[in-house]
Amino acid sequence: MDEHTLADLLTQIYSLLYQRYGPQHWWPSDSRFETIVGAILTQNTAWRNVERALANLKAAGAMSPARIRETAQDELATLIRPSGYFNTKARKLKAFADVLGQRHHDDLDHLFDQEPGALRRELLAIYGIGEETADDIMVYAAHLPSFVIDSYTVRVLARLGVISGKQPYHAVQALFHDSLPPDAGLFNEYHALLDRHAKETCRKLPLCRGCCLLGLCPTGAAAVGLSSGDLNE
DNA sequence: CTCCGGCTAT
DNA sequence: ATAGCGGGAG
Repeated sequence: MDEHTLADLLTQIYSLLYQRYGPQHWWPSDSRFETIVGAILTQNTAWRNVERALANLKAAGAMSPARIRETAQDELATLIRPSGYFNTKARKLKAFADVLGQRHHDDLDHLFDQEPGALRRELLAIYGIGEETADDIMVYAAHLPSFVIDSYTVRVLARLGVISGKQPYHAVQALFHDSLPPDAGLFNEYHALLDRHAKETCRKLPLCRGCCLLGLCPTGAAAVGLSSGDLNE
């Protein structure tokens, strides 16, 4: 079964990843607000460390926009310390809580109830929210079909020869948007699967042996072909 | 030692 | 284009 279109290829990749790893259950949280907090705290940070910070916020009763506004920034920083960049991230959480309060009366439905393009632009204008975090919020909190591109996505697609690895964020995102149905559930699962695959198999030093995408991957084929020159195991 | 579910300021 | 932010785990 060889692929003729990018859409076929991306669909095939999704299918193989899903068969290999199954549903990833993203984004783990008790509320949409917590998802947004997590999206900010996980910037360039291992999720494990974010979980501690989230637990601290909940234990302190600070997992709400009002409480985040009321809590002094340095106290907030102390609570989220395990997630790293705590001073910067405390400021980011306050920036989001301020916007949500002043413009949307702390109502996420109100924030999300606008054209997706307008929502994304509003998010991007908030201190601490860049393209990836904005799309995390779009997909995992607002349940809108905006594909999340991260370094893992780029690494996997680059190894597969789909992209060069030097395109801007929006260009990579366009590949998915132009090839897949605009389904938030699909985008949710696809991104999570790429993440899982990059962490577990398509790592910085790839473990090509046993990779479910080996048949589609020039990098992997070369690695295995070089019999013992191997890209690991 | 590196790496993590990035973004801002220079 | 690059420095700075930062704790935690392998």
